[in-house]
Amino acid sequence: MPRANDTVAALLEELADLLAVTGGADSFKIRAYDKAARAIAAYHEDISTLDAAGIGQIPNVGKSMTAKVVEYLDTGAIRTLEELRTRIPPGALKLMEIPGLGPKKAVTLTKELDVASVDELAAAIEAGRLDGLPGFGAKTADNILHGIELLRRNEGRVLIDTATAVAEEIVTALSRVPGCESISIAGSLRRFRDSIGDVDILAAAADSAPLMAAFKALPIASEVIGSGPTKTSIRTRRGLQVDLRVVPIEAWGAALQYFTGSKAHNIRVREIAVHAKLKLSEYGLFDAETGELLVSRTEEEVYERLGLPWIPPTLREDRGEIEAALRRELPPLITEADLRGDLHTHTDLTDGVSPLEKMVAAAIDRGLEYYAVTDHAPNLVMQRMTTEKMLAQRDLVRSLDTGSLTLLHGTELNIDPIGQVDWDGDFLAGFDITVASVHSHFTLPSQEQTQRLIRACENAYVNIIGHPRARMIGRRPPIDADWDAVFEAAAATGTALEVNSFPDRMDLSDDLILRAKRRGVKFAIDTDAHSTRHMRNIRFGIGTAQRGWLTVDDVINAWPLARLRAFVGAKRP
DNA sequence: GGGTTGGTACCCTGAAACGAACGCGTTTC
Repeated sequence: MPRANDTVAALLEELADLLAVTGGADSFKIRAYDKAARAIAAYHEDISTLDAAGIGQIPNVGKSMTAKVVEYLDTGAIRTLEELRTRIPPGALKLMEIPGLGPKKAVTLTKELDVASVDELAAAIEAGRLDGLPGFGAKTADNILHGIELLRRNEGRVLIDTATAVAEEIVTALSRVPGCESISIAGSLRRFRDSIGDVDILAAAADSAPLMAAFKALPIASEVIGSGPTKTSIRTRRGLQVDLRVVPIEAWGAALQYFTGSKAHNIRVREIAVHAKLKLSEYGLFDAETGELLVSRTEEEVYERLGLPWIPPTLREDRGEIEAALRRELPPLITEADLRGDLHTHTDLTDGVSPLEKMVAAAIDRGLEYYAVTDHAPNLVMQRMTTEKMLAQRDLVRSLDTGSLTLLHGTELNIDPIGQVDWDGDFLAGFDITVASVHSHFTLPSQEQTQRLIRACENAYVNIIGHPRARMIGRRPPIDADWDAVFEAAAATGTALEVNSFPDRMDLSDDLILRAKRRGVKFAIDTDAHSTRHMRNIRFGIGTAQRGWLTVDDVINAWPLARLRAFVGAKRP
């Protein structure tokens, strides 16, 4: 089951959205709901284990919020929310999911055009029904259609953390079913793709019936799409399809290999089998002539019989891994255990929700050797950072006794449209390390975007370019730039590029990591954590880095601190 | 609505980009 924290946070967010739509609340009240939702989602304790006093301890959760949380825990619903839902035009919230469409326009559209879904709105615009509607010109119509296209491109796909949570819940539940001999996540989720269309789960049992029955009876299953002895598909309440396949344990390896994919990788592996007069299927590796089963028990056996070492799932995309495997030159991929530090994190001094001490304690729990605090710099005005606050934080960072963990004081700078950052060199020299990121001007022409990133790389005090593509999966496309030119500048100047682990960023993406690595770029795999809860996201960054073939030598925060300091020092005058 | 400060009053991202409309509302970071 999802944590009650996540459920309640979603309800409070919905409340905030509904308040925005009705216009029945001032902006501060709306923001109060948003802030409370974020704080509850990020809170380290499970709220269902807390009493009212405990819930009231959560930052930004006061009397009114506590009452609503308690009401939900007691009754499973929040009356205020239920009432609001009945007063809002149906579909208005759905329309707000379109990037570029806020509460005001969404309400106007539902009322004036009588549309209740994204599809109906698209049809209405195509039919010219927007013409003459005050506040909606030709350009707005275009923008809405473009937003709808963005939304549809990601339709049916979910972020990797959502898919992971669903998959792990199901694996845990089914592994307890009597007769379940083995169970694993397969498919694109096992390969750590950055968005997931459906979840594939493979189990082994002599009799599949109990597993299939348990799967269909899961609380998370809102619809059974199809069901048979080898495969059952369900849909979750949120519309995510989950497929369960059950095979005999003897076929486990062949089946896991087959259902992990990718399709392109499997085609290449099968070609190798055919050339060797073998036949590979989800049931095993067979002699093509006699039909005799050769191996099928483990993935390692299957690959080995084909003359290949076991290939990590994150590499299985037919991007050269077969050739590398044949040459026995698969890269020693970086793992979470290799990371010695995190170089991009926030605290509640800016938009984080956990205080410095809590973040540091969580870093120690992760077993890190060093940890950079990189709160936002002043030019991102909404964060209300000042030079004085930054210096005060530095004093605090320097004064904390953290045992074996070395704290680094850093900042996340803002790259302005021409590539400048918040402070001059004299002040920047006081930081141990800096990240610089694009937070605005996402639609500049490619040439300007390229120049701005190159200029940021050329800054002697910029060590890491944070989330370089600045995309938000499903909400904002990546910025347009000549990436090869950026990679050359990063490599030449000794500037690392970030692999941001946040599930909606996953930035750089695997394809660009591969390209950048070929040009000699170094990387930093960071959480960008705004809460202690976000530390776990590092696994998604690691998965992405593996998909980009990264090894310890490529990743500056997998290096000993002395080597990292030398990397920073080499760039400075 | 939450939080701080002072004991009830006050503050809380602010600004840029964009487009529709010509001074302004909406959306986004």
